[in-house]
Amino acid sequence: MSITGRGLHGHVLDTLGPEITAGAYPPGSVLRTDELAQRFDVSRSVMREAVRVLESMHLVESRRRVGVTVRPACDWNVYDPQVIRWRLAGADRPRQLRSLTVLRSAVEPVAAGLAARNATAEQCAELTECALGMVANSRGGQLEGYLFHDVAFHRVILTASGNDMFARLGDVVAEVLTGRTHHDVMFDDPDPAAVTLHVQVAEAVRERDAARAEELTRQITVGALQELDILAP
Amino acid sequence: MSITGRGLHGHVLDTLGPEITAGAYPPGSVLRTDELAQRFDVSRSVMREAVRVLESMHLVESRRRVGVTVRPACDWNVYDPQVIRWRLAGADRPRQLRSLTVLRSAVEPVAAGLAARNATAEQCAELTECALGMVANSRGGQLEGYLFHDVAFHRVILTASGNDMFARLGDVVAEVLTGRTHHDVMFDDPDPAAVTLHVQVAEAVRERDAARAEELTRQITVGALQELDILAP
DNA sequence: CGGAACCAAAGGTCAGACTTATTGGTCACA
DNA sequence: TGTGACCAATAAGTCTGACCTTTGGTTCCG
Repeated sequence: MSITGRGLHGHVLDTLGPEITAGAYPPGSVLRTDELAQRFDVSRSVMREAVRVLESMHLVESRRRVGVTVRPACDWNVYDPQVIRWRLAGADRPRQLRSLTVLRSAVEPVAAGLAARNATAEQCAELTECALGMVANSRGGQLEGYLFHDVAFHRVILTASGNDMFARLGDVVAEVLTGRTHHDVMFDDPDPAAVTLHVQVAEAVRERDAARAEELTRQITVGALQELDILAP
Repeated sequence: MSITGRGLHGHVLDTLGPEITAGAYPPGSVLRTDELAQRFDVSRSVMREAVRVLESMHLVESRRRVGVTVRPACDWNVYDPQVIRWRLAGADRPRQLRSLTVLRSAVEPVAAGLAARNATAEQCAELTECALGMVANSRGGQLEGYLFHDVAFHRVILTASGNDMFARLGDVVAEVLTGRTHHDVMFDDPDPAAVTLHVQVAEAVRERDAARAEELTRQITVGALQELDILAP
């Protein structure tokens, strides 16, 4: 699952990261490197490497004579995929899912509009293929198959936008969609209207109709917001 | 400037990070921890900590018997403020500035809409104050004063949205605005139309008019896109 | 009561030895 | 000749223990 699994310091992070992001230590709490090393039964070197990573994520701050202090949530690098995974695994998963869905609702329509202008012929083909895959898996409880194509679809859109900041949100969207299917609101079969919208977006991109691609994607994200009871009156 | 200045490993990062993000090492290049430690005249422990940080940013991957391999740009954590700073300092600064501005154009209007619904009375006051500050500094080449209030304005909007993912983009917007003023396109005085739009956004938020706040902010971001010759026909 | 000197605590750095996984080559066997 | 198993070289991973540096608190003196 997590890439940090490599090495001892990764194991430490797999425990300490979720603890911090879950709010187990209030902001300002002080941890001592030696104590942590003892707790996880690793050497100080390994513990220091773990602390450095947490520090680069702005989860903690290390200062001489003081120790490793936990930073308030507003300082965290909430776009770090690792941090996102930790937060999604924690108690405030619903809240995190809402934040990410709102982000999606802002980014994806614009990305779709750009994709309509920049997508290669190959990407257009991929998009159509994904949309067809969604249609094929939209009935009879084939949730996994549907999810697979749904994730691929949105990844292609974000990549085809040609904006590297958008492209990097592919993982985020994947997490949101996967989370929705596996844990949260997801009825037996996906909303037929959503399926149709995806097909139409693929169509609009293929026909280079940026305005239509953007508007249709906006409708998709509105649906996603409604699923989470995030109203937009 | 950079927070990594603390410690020896920070100094290593200040050199190695920009090198990698500038593309000095093609993807797949292999670096050896020992050689790097020798080059920077630091111990292996310090070098390892630096590598761990680069690894957490997905700039490199460390594997046994192989070394530290540089990852392709598409893998980088481009939302890490540190990575953003490094890329903005490098050769493809214009490209990075465009990416970020497009991201702004997607996020800020939605954030403004949310701010109109969620902003506290205090935040509304701050917003108005910032807008007035922009007006006061909009003539006579008071670029620094204008920039200060401009940055503050957008930070308040993003924070007041109530979405922590949006709030975290405050630093990004600050970098973009600062970069625009100090290095790139910026005429003697800011566009009067933009100044007016900011005042109107503050007004709309104060009056809880989400749709208007969103639309006005969209006009602001369109202006930002046009400044960088990113057309939207 | 205030400031300067002192001290201890905690992280920062270093050097060296040892461990372990991975890779690429070699050699034997089919 | 091809293919499998084995082995050795390699570079990261880990641990230990020593020493340095900064800094917050305490104490003592004016």
